[in-house]
Amino acid sequence: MSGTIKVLNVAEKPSVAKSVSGLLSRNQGLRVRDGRSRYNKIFEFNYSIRGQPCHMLFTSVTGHLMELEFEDRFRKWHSCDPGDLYHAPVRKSVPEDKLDIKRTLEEEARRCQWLVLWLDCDREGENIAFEVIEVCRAVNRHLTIRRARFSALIEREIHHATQNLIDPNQWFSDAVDARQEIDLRIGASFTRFQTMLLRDKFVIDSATDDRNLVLSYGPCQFPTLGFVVERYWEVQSHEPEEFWTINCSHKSDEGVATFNWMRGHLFDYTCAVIVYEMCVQEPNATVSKVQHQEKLKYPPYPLSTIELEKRASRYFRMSSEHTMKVAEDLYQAGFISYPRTETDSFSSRTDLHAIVQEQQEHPEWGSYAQRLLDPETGLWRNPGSGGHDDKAHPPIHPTKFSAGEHGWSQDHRKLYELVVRHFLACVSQPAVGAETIVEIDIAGELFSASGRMILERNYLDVYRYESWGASMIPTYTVGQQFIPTSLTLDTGVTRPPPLLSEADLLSCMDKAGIGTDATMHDHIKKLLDRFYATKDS
DNA sequence: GCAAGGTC
Repeated sequence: MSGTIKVLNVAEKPSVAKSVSGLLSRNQGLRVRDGRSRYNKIFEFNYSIRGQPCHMLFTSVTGHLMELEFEDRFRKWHSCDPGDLYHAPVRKSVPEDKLDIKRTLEEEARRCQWLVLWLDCDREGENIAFEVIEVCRAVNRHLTIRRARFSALIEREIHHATQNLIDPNQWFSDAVDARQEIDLRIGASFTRFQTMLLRDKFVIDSATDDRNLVLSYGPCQFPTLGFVVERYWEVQSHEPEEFWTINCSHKSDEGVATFNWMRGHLFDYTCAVIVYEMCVQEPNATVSKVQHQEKLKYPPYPLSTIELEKRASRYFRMSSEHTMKVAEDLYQAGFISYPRTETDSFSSRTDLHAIVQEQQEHPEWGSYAQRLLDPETGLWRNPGSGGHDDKAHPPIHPTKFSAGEHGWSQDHRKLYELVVRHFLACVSQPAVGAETIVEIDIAGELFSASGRMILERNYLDVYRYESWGASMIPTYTVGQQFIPTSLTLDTGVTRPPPLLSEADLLSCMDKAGIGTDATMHDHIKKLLDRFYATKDS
């Protein structure tokens, strides 16, 4: 008969160690104690894995435990030719600021028989798992090593993962080792090379000491800069072109309708004049089509990291880097869920009503939350799905009510408000509009005008960042004839596209797969820090 | 003085 065995469990971050411990122990007999590191607590409880009684110790790392570096003699910039960095020896080791976590792992691993790895189920997580294995095995050769595979912090799934442990996957981890080595060698060698070659070729118009100027290169920052430059070139090379268009308006007792030429515009002046003359000679307009249709404007999908960054940039002009810093504060204080997530759909197990209920007392959006919960209003709608799921975190949503805290800056308030309003919008009905499109025929040329009436605002009532304009046009019937109030030949000039906005840049990076949701803002900030690009108001 | 990834 085997007695109780001691199992060391390690998660990628403190929050996961805490939730998994809570779920497995059902908060019965759960104890917490400090480890060597301030943030990484150790949870203890009893559990049974496939009939085997276990004393569980549950702690965490904070992301990667180790870093890849060149050996000392290659660290100084002038110690070698940059080209030597492609074959200079590298080694992986635990940096100074992670030594306390390493010590905790060593101390606990010595006393345990099993090591169970609870790192995120992605490549980086697999690699961190092997870092933890290396540290623990060095002090305890006899450890039995297993991996928990889980994709959500839900009781049923966590129990299942514990009862069905698997082997860690060396191949996934090796892929990350290769990525790290390639990034380091290319980044370091090319940064040194081009900095030493080119630093005197630039005059940086800035108060900063340009002796510290570094012309870095990296496989994320460089393509990111590429998007900015590409757009800049497009703007520079734009040659304005003149075009002509025919505009028509009609004023009646009910108001004014503005009709747009369905050809859009012509670049050939002669053609435009000929068509215009035809219309002027025979200006009688006949209504050829009247179309009424109901249009829905849908609320946004549940909030992912990239969407949060894009919207904070558009609505508040907040940089993505600052947004993530503020979001991290709100997360740490328990007001919003984990802010680094690709997921934009809620699991059917999430208690969405409970999240709305919490917000009922808020002076500004509380009454909207109450309307949502009242079935009579019919305002509730199960949220849509954006089609992404990182299988680790839910979309960003409020986790605790607040009407504003003392330590909060304006930006903390704005971001919390955005997360709450976005969530309330997600579970609301779309806005409903009645659109009318009227087409007329003047001398064989077609023109159209449209109007919109808002029938129900629904989610727009809470999501004040979006608007849907209403415009009235007079009533027309098919076959009706009238003489336009004005019929003009107007000219315009093509304009270059605007410079890239931060929200556009995030979209470009997202589409091209540059960086991860947790690092995109870093790459953008790097371009600014390096004076590669600047941001205007 | 260098990369990008993880997270606090």
